[in-house]
Amino acid sequence: MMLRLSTKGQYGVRAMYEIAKGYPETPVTIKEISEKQEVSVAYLEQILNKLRKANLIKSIKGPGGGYLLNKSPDQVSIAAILNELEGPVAITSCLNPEEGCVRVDSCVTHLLWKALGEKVEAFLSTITLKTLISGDLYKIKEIS
Amino acid sequence: MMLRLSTKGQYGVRAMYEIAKGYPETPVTIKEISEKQEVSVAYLEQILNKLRKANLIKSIKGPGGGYLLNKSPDQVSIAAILNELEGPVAITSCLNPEEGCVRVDSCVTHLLWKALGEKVEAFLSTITLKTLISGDLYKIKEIS
DNA sequence: TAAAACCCTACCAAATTTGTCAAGTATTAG
DNA sequence: CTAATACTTGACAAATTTGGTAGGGTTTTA
Repeated sequence: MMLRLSTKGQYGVRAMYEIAKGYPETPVTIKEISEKQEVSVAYLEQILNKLRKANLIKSIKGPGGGYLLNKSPDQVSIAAILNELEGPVAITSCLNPEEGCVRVDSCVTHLLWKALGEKVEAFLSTITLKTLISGDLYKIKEIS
Repeated sequence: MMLRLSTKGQYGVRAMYEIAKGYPETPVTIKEISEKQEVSVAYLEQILNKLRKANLIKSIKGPGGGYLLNKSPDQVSIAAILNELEGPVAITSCLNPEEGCVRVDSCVTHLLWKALGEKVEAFLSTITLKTLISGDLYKIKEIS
């Protein structure tokens, strides 16, 4: 199966969707997210931890606490979420900024994978949590 | 790293590029591909076997033999090659035709991943082996 | 007839994914 | 002030996928 997204990325977006629904004031607990999205609490903890460190969400401890979005839903793109959870889009490992490519010049396909990655990134940048909440996904074909 | 392509897919495209350069008459041996693209003969055998069974290439045995493209380079898209080696583009496993989705209706992100997959597929369908051979990759931004 | 070249099936090691588990720390309602 | 709520952290492990290797074929033709 070509170009799969890991569950971490998938669950992360769905978790952010639940948190976004509480914006701007109602904290959403991990337990609620777990029940609505059918993902284990322990696994969600790992995911939300990363997103919190990236300042996409903040957490409130104690009774009545939970997670809150740091920005409004229309300012949080899917690309931003996935970037934190899975790193940058990089179709091949030689396009990973951390690794680099040893045969850029001789590689006939380098430009191709680069272009594909950029296309994906651009697309995911146009979709935000607000798009998901408002149910405007069916408009996607027009958007792009 | 988000949305990585496996080496099978990457090597497959590069192998097809070498074979395409021999079109229409000059068979290209595995050994030649192996040397030019720096991929082991044994691994290439697996990859080319799949592509042959998919009728993208044909093989000629015996001395002087090798692999030949079945269609002209401008009729072989990157999408077609990757489809054989990696299966269909399916960002999530529930979009894999073989598995299916149990929560399509309730899943807020289903449409999103579907749209992304379609975008990728459409893009890769516009690029062919001829695009690679002719060095027109720098034109990609205009194409799409 | 032997060398060239493809064909096929197992098998395996390493990396990644997909989580679980256990033991914290911080906050606040009452 | 204390108990319940809720987040925080790090270690670890099973399962899957990736990225191959090995070794034996078979077919063709110079």
